[in-house]
This record gives sequence, structure tokens and C-alpha cells, in this order.
Amino acid sequence: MVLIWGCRQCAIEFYQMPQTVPRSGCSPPSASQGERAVPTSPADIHHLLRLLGAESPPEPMLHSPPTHIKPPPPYPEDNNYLERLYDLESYPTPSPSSDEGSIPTVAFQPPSPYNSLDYPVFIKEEPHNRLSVPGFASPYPLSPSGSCVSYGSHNQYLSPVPHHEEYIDIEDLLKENQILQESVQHSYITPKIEIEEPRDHILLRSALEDTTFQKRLNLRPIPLELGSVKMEESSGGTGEESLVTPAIDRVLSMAIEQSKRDVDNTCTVLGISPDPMQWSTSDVKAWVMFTLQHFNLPMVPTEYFAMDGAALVSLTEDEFNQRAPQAGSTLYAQLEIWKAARHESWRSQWTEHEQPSPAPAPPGLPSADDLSDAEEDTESVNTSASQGGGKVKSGSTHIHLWQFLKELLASPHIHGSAIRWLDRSNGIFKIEDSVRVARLWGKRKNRPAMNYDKLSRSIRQYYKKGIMKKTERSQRLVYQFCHPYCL
DNA sequence: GACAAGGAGATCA
DNA sequence: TGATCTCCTTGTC
Repeated sequence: MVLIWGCRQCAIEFYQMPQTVPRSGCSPPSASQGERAVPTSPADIHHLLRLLGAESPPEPMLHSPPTHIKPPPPYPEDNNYLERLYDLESYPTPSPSSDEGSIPTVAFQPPSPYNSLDYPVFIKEEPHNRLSVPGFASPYPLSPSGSCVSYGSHNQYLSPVPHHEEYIDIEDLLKENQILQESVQHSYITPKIEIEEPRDHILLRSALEDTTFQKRLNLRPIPLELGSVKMEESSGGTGEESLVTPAIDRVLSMAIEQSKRDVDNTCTVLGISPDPMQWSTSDVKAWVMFTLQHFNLPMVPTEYFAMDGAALVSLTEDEFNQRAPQAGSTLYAQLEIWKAARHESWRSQWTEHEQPSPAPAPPGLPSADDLSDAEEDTESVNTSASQGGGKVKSGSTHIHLWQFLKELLASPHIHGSAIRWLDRSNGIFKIEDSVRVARLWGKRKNRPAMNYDKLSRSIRQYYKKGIMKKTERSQRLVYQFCHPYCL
């Protein structure tokens, strides 16, 4: 690995590495204060910036000179020596009165073995020409003038930083600056760095767009914009606290965890494997219908997805859109999450504890076959109990009330006049006909004396269990499933 | 009167 | 033993 260019102004160093290239360029000169380069998951920082809605993300500044490298403007008489190489108009200069706020934070690719993870580490540039990287001490001192240097050939800069009272040879300074610019221009042209074509990472997009976990944890959602994430300046924090890496990693981690839970919950509800490759044709149909319903998307004929999981996985997004013009993208994106899930650890947990083939549905819940047959009259199956193959049909008396209510809600063409969704995405539903719902419940449970008073008492028991709750604006006969029971 | 909320004991798998 | 049923009281609309 050879350092090919180092920029003092950006505190970034480009190394020519066997398999890695710096994919994050300098912070755009137009970036406002407080707008910082954003790290991402170890998977791919650049992909994340693109997937966050950026159709034309900022190009890495590898083939054109940075606009902030230009002759220094005239300076006030008491300017610090180090400030002379800063473009005060295009980039914030570290304030002598504060270490925060104006400290540029940029992507930095430290040499291995300091960065075995092979992705940019974010550092801040501190006063006195020192680089500060959590867990990493740079072996390369900066030039005392603060200019960009190639440490491979300019390691003569080992002297302490001179104070501004010391004598400065302006000719040496200008000469150094000239060398710097030539070096910069050369390094922008000569490196033959192949930038991997980013691909949209739908898993992360979906995870980041889902803010339910942030709401539950009382976190403030981070606004995602084109190619960048604006972070609030930390107020009064230390330098390390101002780094966005831990924060964004935490959000990403929680988002991915949320996706894991969603997948697990859907597996439980549908009784299918978390691995789409193992899905049968009926599993595929069940998953498609479940996803369409979950996202309030228009239904499509299940014949369009009459295929097993392996065939489904091989479909392109265009092929999804051909089969479901209004829902294809969502189905494709959801399948991406599931495809990613099969590589994750929780899959092993599933296979260890729950063998899904054949997958028994949770007691009372509609199985995959059930969901694929929307014409089933749940009122007529109240006497059918466990069936062969390990699956429990929807007529089992061993069923929880909340499951039964969801079963009714899943058949709006049959029970829509008795119970219906008001806000499917938030799990809010309304009992339109309390007598009928209670009668259905009593029929299912073989409790002829069941009435709505008793049923509602059972529903209220769910409040303490966190299964259901009253809506924020209390309405009669309106209840809300708590997450994840609303899935 | 219908419904909400909740206490308390009984019942069932 | 947990989930639900059953009965009850109190309060609100």
C-alpha cells in the first residue's frame, strides 16, 4: 500500500491499496457548516449514499481537482500561520476559540492493519496539525505548513508546529503551495481507480425508511437527503462525540434489527421459512398476499406468482412490476430483505428451533394455504381442528383472541361488515358489529354464552400484555394492535 | 342502553 | 400455569 496523496485541508489521504480504494471524496466545498460526510455500514458507504434517494449522487472527487485548492486570499494581519492555506470562503477554518463546530470531519482510509474492516474511518482534524482517529494513531505527521504532502517522499516534516510568532519565509511557503497544487493535480489524473458501480441496497433503504423503531426508542429520525445526511451539531460535546459514525451505526443497527424482527414475525404468522429459497408455491402465494395486504397494496391474482421460492427469488424487479404493476417494486424490495435475511444469523436460530418444512402455522392463524385461498369461509371451519401435515387450520379452538380478530380482518370480503381495518399500517381496526364478532368468537371457542362484554374484557386484558391498546384518540369499538402484532 | 375500564374468581387445555 | 371466561361495579357518552 502506498500513499499517493494527502490533503492537509481535507485531512484525507489516498492510499493505493490492493483491493480497496477510497470511495468517499472530500466534503463538497458547497457543504454548509454542519453538513458532514456520513459513514455507513461496513457493507458499503457509497451504496448507502446512493440508496438514500440519490439518483445522481455526488461523484467522488477523484478525477478533477478540488475547487477549494486555489491561491490563498489576502489575510488579516493577525492571521494564524496555519490559516494561510485555508480558503476561508469555501471551507470552515478551525476556530481558535472552539474545537467544535468548524472542525472538518472527512472520510479517511488509514493503512492496515489499523483498519482491517476495509471501510473508511472518520476522523476529525484537530488544531496543531494532529489527526485524531478513534483507536487509530496516524504514523504520518502533517507538514508544519499544513499543506498536502506525500509522506512517502516528504517525510522531512517532523519538526514541531511553529507558532505564528515565528519567522515565516513567504517564498518557501508559496513554493510549497505550488508543489502542493502540482501534486494534487497529478494525483487526480494518474490514479486508475475503478469505482465499483453501486447497486441499490434495498434492505438498508427499507430499514432506514422505517422509523417505527426510532419512535419506540424515542429517537429523533435523521432526515435523509440526496447523498448526504445532515446531522445536528453536537452542542458542547467532545471531538469524538461530534463524530457521526457511532450515531449512524447505531441507527443502522437498530434498523436492521427491526427488519430482522419483522421477518421473524412474518415467519411466525405465515408459518413459512425465513429462507425464500425454501418456499413452496403456496408459501410464495401466502407471502405475496400477506405483503400486499400489509402495505395496503392492490391485490393481484395469485396465479401470477404460482411458483416456488427459488423461482420467485430469480425474478427481477421488472418482472415483479409486470406481474403487479402497482406493487411490484414493494414486493421486490421486501423480497430483498428476506433474501438478505437468509444470510443472517437469525436464520440459524430458526432452523435450530423451528423446522418450517412443512411449516405448522401458529395455532389458529391462517396458514400459507389458508391465506392463498381468500374464498375460505372462516365461519364454516370452526369444527376443523388440526389437520395432517402438522398444519393447524383456522378452525382450531386453540386460538388467541387477537389472532382470531386478525383472521377476521384478513377476510374483509366476508367479515368486513363486522370488523374492518381503519388504519392497516398502524394496526387500527374497528368492530362494526360487536354482537356478530362476539358470536363468531364464541362459535370458534365453543362458548355459546360469549358476548361482546366478555370479548371486550379479554381485549382489555391485552392492554397490560402489550398486544393491543386503545387508539390515541379514544373511539368506541376502535382498537389498535401493538407492534409487532399488527403485522 | 351501550360501551369502557378494571377487579376478582373460575375454568380450561 | 397462562389464557380466557364470567360476573361484577363504576363511569362515560
